[in-house]
Amino acid sequence: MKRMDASFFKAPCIELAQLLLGHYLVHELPDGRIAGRIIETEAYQGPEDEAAHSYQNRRRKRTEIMFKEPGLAYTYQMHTHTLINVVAGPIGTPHTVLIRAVEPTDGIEKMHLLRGVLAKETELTNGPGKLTKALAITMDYYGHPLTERPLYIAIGKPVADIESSPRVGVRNAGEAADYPWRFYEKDNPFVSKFR
DNA sequence: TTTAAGATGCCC
DNA sequence: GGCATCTTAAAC
Repeated sequence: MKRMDASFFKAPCIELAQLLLGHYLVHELPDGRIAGRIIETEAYQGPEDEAAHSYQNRRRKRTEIMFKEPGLAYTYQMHTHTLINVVAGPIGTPHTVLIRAVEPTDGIEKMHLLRGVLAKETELTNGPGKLTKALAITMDYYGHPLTERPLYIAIGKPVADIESSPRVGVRNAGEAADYPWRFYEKDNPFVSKFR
């Protein structure tokens, strides 16, 4: 699979969230490749977005990476799960795109093993915590450039039919809770459930 | 040193 | 609806 060029990630956050749809998240393991087509994302616009970890330019240990170059991975722990974001541009602006769901394409059997629960194929990767487990993505990838092996974005085909909605799980974010910054492919059964 | 809270998911 | 169980910051 052809890896994405670093310049791709320079797009503004909200645009990048939509541009990422249709491309692939790939993890090359010693015993094979696991990958999924990105079909759901959320944009987090740093300073002016109350729902973002980097609201008001908060510099925390975990948010430091957001201020660096676009295309790096921002991984963090949510209860028992790891979530993965793509840092968006420009440098110095703490914007990120959360990957919320992918459609499994490679190594589906391996994903079942990694998930460890009896899951229907549509439930294998339909949530941010689920897809990281299915793709064996851990906190070790904090700061990893997503243009490099073994974990990278590969070129697919842009999604034509994009829908948007408020973001999931940010109801306490005041006005920002209603911003329609969640993007997903229309009618795709692998999209996560809204809560 | 202790506590609280969270961009979640599984099980009861 | 409870709870698991990790990271971080802020309280004590």
